[in-house]
Amino acid sequence: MDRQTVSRETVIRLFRTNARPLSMADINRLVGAARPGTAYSTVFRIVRKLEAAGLVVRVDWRERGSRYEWAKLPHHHHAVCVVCGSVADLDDADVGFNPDTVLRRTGFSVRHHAIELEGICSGCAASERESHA
Amino acid sequence: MDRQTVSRETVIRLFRTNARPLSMADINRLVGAARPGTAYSTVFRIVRKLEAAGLVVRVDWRERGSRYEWAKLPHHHHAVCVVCGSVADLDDADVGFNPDTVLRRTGFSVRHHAIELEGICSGCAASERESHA
DNA sequence: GTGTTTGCAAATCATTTGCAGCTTA
DNA sequence: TAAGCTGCAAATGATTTGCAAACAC
Repeated sequence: MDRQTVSRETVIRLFRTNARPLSMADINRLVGAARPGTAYSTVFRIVRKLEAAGLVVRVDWRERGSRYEWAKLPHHHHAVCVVCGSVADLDDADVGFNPDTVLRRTGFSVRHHAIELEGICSGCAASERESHA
Repeated sequence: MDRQTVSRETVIRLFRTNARPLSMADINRLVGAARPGTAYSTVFRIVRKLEAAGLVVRVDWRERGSRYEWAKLPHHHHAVCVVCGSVADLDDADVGFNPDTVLRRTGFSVRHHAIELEGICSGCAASERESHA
């Protein structure tokens, strides 16, 4: 069904080599750098297909808009630093999340869950402490 | 600064009487029912002002788009049932979230956090068990 | 060949804004 | 009166689609 085209391989390579969530515009820009002349609609349709195929997952960031990342990364959540913009990956245990807890306490059976954190990374926190000293 | 107008009061009343997160379109439709002829831009600007004033908060739902709800509700998260569409409110303890855990385990200092769950509510789970019996 | 994919332009859809007239304090 | 609203229409910006030509299998 899906054909192996240069554009498709280019997009897949991008996801594989880029650990950070990418916006559609990011992807388009990166593809454009590798293959000038590639249409936005082409990139859009490829990403949409990859998402439908489950190879890529979409994450929604409040202000920063929706982004996409390679689905083969282990399940995790994002902690975005409002100071330096870095993104840390956290797993369920890091945030304390447990679907069984939810089920036991509320009766709700969790199928999917998304946790997005915004705050200050340890590096920036250290810098702040220094400057205040 | 902000003036008390009929449109503004109408929107505020909507938020106060509607516990569910509302999309801009929802709000516009409801305001339109109460006050035919109200412009979408008017509703939009009122909601934007309420958000800026901290009276209303925005929540982002993957597919369903961004929504708004009355900010005076206690801090909570949403569990959307994929079967019946109902929305349950969960607090941090229900999902196990604790900012201190995050800080201790990762060094990340959480300022804001959003948790969105998708799954099956207890009611629908019960119905499913029945129909399979 | 036959069914997909691509580039281009144009349609959508949700948000936002400019502006002149109306309203609230 | 003066600063804020409002309605209307139009600008944005992000997605999404139609279509004929190009391409993969």
